[in-house]
Amino acid sequence: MNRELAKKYDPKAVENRTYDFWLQKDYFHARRQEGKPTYTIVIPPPNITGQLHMGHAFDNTLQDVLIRYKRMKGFDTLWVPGTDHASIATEAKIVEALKKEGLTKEDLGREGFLKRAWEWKAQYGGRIIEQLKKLGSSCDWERERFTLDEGCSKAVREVFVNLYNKGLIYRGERMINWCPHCRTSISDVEVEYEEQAGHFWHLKYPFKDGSGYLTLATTRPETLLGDTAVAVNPSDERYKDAVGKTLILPLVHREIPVIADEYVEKDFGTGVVKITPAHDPNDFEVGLRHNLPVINVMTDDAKITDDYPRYAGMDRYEARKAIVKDLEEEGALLKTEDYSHNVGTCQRCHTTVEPRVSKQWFVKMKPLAQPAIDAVKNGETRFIPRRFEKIYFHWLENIKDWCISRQLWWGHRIPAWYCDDCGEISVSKEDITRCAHCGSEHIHQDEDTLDTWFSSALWPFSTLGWPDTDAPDFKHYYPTNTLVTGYDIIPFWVMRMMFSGIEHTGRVPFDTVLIHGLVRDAQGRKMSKSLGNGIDPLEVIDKYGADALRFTLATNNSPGNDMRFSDQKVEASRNFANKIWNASRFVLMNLDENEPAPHLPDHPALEDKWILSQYNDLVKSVTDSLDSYELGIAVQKLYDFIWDVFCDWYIELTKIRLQAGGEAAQTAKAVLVYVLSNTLKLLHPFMPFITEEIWQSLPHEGESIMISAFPEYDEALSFPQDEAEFSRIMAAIRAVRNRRAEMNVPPSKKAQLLIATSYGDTFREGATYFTRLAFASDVKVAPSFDSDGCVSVVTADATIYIPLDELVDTEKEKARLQKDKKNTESELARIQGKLSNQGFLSKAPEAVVNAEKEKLQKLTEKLSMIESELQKL
RNA sequence: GGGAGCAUAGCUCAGCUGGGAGAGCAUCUGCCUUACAAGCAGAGGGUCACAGGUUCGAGCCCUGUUGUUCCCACCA
Repeated sequence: MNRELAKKYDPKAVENRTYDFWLQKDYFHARRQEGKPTYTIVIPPPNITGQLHMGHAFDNTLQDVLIRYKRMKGFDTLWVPGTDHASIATEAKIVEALKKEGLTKEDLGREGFLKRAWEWKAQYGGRIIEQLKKLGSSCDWERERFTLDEGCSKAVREVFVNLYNKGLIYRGERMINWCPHCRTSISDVEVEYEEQAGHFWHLKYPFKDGSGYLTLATTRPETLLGDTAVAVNPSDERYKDAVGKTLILPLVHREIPVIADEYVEKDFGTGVVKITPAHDPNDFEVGLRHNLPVINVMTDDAKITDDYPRYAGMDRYEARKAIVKDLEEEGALLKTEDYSHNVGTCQRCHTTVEPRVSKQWFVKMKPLAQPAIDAVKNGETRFIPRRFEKIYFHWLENIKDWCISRQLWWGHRIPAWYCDDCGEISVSKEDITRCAHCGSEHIHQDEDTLDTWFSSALWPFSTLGWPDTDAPDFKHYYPTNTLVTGYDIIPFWVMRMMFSGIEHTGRVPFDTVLIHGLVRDAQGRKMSKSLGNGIDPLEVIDKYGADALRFTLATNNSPGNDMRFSDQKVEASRNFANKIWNASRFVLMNLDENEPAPHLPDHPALEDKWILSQYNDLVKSVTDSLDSYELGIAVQKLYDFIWDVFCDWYIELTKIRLQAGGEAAQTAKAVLVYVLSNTLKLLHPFMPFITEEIWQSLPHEGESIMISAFPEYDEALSFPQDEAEFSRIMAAIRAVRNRRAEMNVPPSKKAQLLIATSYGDTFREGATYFTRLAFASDVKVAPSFDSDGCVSVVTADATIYIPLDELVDTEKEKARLQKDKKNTESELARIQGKLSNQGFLSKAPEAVVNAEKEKLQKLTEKLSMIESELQKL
């Protein structure tokens, strides 16, 4: 037993050793125990491109708190870890790396590129896992998964084929968001809108018959090349005659019709809109309604196509300049205005997205969305806090079909084959060599891969062995219980897991979604690479310890709210860890070698019953808070109890008996060890390392705190009357300290205390407390005292005289007592007012009324004591 | 345009189903009291954004206003 603990807690000396110990004991491994309730969490898989950032640290701290708590509570717990292949992000990183070598991905070819990608995964995929371990995460590492591993790939194929066969996956030519930098389509949720300064160019489109022109405005003149109509509102009187006429498109000199469509707002601009079906989602819809041609004018990298030789090869913005200039020369430009508007950008690279008509694969969302809405409406899955359900509903109720194909190589290749002979598509769970329709061997697989989120959506069940519905883990641990994630991920992931789980397994994937906010910097800004204000969790761990970081993240916030992170906060947490460490040193120092595990004494002292009762309440409130996912409250209660109640009061109180020795000391030791070791258990989910380290040093049963039983509320430890009695003494001690501090009496100057009280027994029993905690040289208790030359302190239960004659200033004393009197009187008046209110007496709960009556009595007594003191002066 | 959050001590934030406002940090005072100066004992500091309402009673519930942040939609 190591009882020589260092004076300061050194996390570095503890954390790696402790984590290795847990690993070696295999405590994180889930064993599918029969007869135990299960509790399962699947990790939000971090990208293999990433490093652990503060958001991960936050998210995983919460998960680890929950999983450790449930494990100690006796659940068969499983926390599935893993990483995400992050197709677009990883591919971009590799392309970037290749560029430095002067290579493109085409140079390597698909196979060569994928080889590189897997090498990347091998190199970096493990890094973030190691970082999670530093945090103390108790994941079942034997079950670590990867979204592109064999099992996940099998699940992806299964889902794709099933949805295709049900008609819920289709291929079609639609308007999609195209990122010219990433050179792939992206889904609607991957578009981020940014306010950008731009221009409004007013253009003149002449009628073919020479009868004048229409004026319209555009923010994107370069798309004029693809205009196939001009539209006005059908009810717009100004343009009634124009509808049906033909215009000559400037520069291009193509003939285009004037059409009428409700989409056009009469009151905006001139009420005339140019229609470019190939490059604007609204225009595309208009085009469909009016059967307009779709003319694509741009290449994959947003350059003008060869169809327009004058602009061919220019990118969008060059072409814009050139076209504006040409329009001006042609006399078609009327004016240019400054204009600020929202522009869609790629979530990954922030390049302006080019809306584009393209042949892609889609998931039909409406039929999938409804059951996912219903599942939350009927409570099968609930969000914490509840308000995020509204966001979830809003997304699902307004959902459009999900574009799932990506023009990337790193990812799940779409399991569809095209027949060169019959032209049909064959979709298959296994790779095929023949067309399913005509049997031809002249087939080729779709070149595209699936959106990363397509595989993430299956994560809660693909990681448990699905599509094999007999897979032991799937049968035992699915559905999972709590999903912990940030509110920004709801549309990308939570929603998609929900409809996928319901559609493919027939059950919701989890019963609770615990939503947390973002970790911001000390100024409240989002941590980002470009701002350079990110704080590396590993550096924080290195400086302050993992427990301090975890504690900081678990406290200081409430569910769903953002939090600011600062070193100051971690310092406070570190100090708390040190406080626990030193309190434990004190306890250990008082224990003898090889002392048997203390058991609760038969005859606890008053202060023992007080601390046990307080501890017992703590068990209840910590348990209740954890059960309702109020982690911040649970941890705050622990902090208050350990620091204020246990350290500042109880430990100080035990010193009296410990110094006296004998039977009384044995009793104190037993209670100290009992309360400390059980409190450590309550704290363990939050601060696993330090609690394990101390627990191992204390007398204990079992081999680790992390597999010990979480304390239970015990009626036998509840001593409400002793608590009340002890609080009289506490109040008196505080009052004496307060008086002495006011008079600047140093602790070294001891003084006699004369306690005049009607609670003689209580104060006589507690007399020794005053010597230690209130600097008393001697304590006398009696119903009253002759108090000449004394300073007096009045509490609700006693008047205490301190013979500090030489320090007494009668005038100050008077003023002080007058102030105290005034306060007491006003408080009394308030209570009297309340108690003379008929409404209060008849409608307020009895307990509340009684409490007020009790207060009234106490204050009345106090007032008379103050008055008698005043008289003496 | 629609929706949501936030507004509480100088700063950062708690405050669960309504019953006399708390913490950490900062400030001030006194203490190296033999677990801890990463500490101990005290103190000061808040018309809980504003205006109404419900209630015996409102930081908490309702309505409105203001400020602020975020999400969604987007008029070309």
